[in-house]
Amino acid sequence: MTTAPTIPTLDDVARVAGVSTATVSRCLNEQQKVSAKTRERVMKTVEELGYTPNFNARAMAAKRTQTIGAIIPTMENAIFARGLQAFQETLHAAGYNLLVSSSAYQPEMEAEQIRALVARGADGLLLIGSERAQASYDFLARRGVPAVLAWTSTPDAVNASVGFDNCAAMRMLTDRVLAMGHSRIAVISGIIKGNDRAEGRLRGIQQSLMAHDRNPDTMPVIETAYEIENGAIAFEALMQAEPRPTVVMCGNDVLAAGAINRARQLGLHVPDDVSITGFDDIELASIVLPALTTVHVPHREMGRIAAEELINMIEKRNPGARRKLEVSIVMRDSLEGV
Amino acid sequence: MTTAPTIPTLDDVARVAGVSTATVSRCLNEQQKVSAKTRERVMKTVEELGYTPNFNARAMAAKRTQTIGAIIPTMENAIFARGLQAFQETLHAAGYNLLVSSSAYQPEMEAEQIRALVARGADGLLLIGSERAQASYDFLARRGVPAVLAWTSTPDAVNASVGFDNCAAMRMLTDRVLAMGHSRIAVISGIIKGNDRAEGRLRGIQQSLMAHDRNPDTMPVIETAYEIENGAIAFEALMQAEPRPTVVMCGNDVLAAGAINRARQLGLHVPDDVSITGFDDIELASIVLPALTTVHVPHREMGRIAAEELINMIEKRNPGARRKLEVSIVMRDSLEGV
DNA sequence: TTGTATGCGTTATCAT
DNA sequence: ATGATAACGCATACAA
Repeated sequence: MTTAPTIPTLDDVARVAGVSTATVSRCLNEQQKVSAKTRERVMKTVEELGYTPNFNARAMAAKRTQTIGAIIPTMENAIFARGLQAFQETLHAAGYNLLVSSSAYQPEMEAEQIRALVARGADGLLLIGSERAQASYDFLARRGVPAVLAWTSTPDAVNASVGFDNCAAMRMLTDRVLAMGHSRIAVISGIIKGNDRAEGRLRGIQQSLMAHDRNPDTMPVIETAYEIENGAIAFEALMQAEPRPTVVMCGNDVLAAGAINRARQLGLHVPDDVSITGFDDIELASIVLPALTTVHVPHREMGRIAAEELINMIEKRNPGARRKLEVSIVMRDSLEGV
Repeated sequence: MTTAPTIPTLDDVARVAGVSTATVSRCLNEQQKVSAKTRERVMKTVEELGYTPNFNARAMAAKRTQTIGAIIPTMENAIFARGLQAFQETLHAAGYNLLVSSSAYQPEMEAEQIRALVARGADGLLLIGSERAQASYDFLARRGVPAVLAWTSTPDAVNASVGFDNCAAMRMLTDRVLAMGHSRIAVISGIIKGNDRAEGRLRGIQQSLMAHDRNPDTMPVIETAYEIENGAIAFEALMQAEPRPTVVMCGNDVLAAGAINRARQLGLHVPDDVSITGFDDIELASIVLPALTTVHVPHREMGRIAAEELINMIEKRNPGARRKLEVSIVMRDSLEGV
């Protein structure tokens, strides 16, 4: 004979402890509003019965969930992991929980997940980048759910954001590359559609070229999804050109790692035969050989600030600011002068 | 003048469409039980009002959430990312959503998250490994929430599981290492307490040694958290021994990557001066130089099967099986004979 | 300090 | 095919 699994409720606790449900609720939420003696008794029965508050019921009654939702493009590479970790640590310290979902870089899926997280009662949202359907912003505004946009800097947007200027960062790196005497730049970019970070990075290269009286239109560019193997394939394709590029600038470190690997397979020496640059400065950048010259992004700081900003918006009901972080160039071995 | 954000409910839709809430609910959930004409009218008002069902209310009334929870030790490295991706794809295809949280390898935090996910109404749980407090298993049993244990094989456990025999896998690799003539094995292991995978892997090495009439007790072992830098530090420490180890076997690829990097910094050539092995066969394993000899784990398959198993347990109410997967040794350049 | 009573937005049962 | 209504488990305004 097995007894049917009986899930204890507030009522059960109240009955056993000989108090009202309100008192039990107060013991759990506002301890100071109940006498030490009854609190002790109540907590003991909570323990005995193995009572766990039903989250959904609590959310309905309180209209708050202490839950933040985050939608990132992917968990499959480390770009967002570190920032998200800091984000979640900061939230946790403030008594919030984090719900993460990934959109696989698909805008429709992101839109769907925004609705799902709001439907679950998320008090606020962390989104990556600024490029999405206006309908999503309208939806959030209508529901009164604050959101902060990370990994991007959007001077023109009305939303709170924490990030950096992808375009300026890549322009800075390109300036360095040009100053080192490189004449033929080729680019492996992430998919630009729906991704303002990728777009900004490519634009940065183009701007630098124009500022140096070079024509950006003749520059070879391959657009491909952020995966190592894609970086390798694109690199090999770019290397068919005659004359060869002197440097291949990549939209992120993952693509650059693929490029470096393929270079070795092709018998090309980096940086003597060709230089390669990345973006993000994830751990991978210092593991590949030669180590990657890249743009360092303060991921953890970004996550922390995003959390602080979001909590402020939720609790103080303020509109949220646009916080811009500084990035820096990390010179390693994959780039040298010609 | 801004109008207060009015969140449309089922009632609102019902009123505007001129039907009862029951009918609206049926339109959303059991379309066949409502006439085509009213359905059309209802769906139109749903659209117009921008109605989204309240998840928490739905969960309370229906006592099902179509949500699965997963608790992984970390998102910071790629070990679990790929398996989780496949897990979630399979779930999605079956109409389930996935909630992920990470325990940072802390047992108490995992216990807390189990309660949190169950409190949120998760229909089932994915957990990593089998080593946790009995109280957690009791809790799940009492609540009637099915769980499948992944990344582990637990012949003695009563729980459903999908995984491989960590011990046997490492024993197999060690057999290979010994057959290649290695005489002095050193080990960089993950933290063993609370981690049956790490424990099994170390035990596998010891078993192989004993089977070859070697004394496992004299083997140098450093236990450290699964981070690249820790692998580097441990490697350097192990290399102080006189005579030096001929091979350093690592508990996973991340530790091995750190070891390989430090070897280069120390001016040691891998594998001529010392061999290094990993475990998991994540992408990193083929990126480091020399590429890593390691144990290939079918992460995606594991995720997919775990999802199938869990859905079965939920929908068919069957107890769940123990599925064991095969692993294989991947010979690359970081290991050679002496 | 404690208790009573209402409402949160659904689903599901039972009528009609 | 559709409607009325009772749960679901909790927080909270209001009373005592």
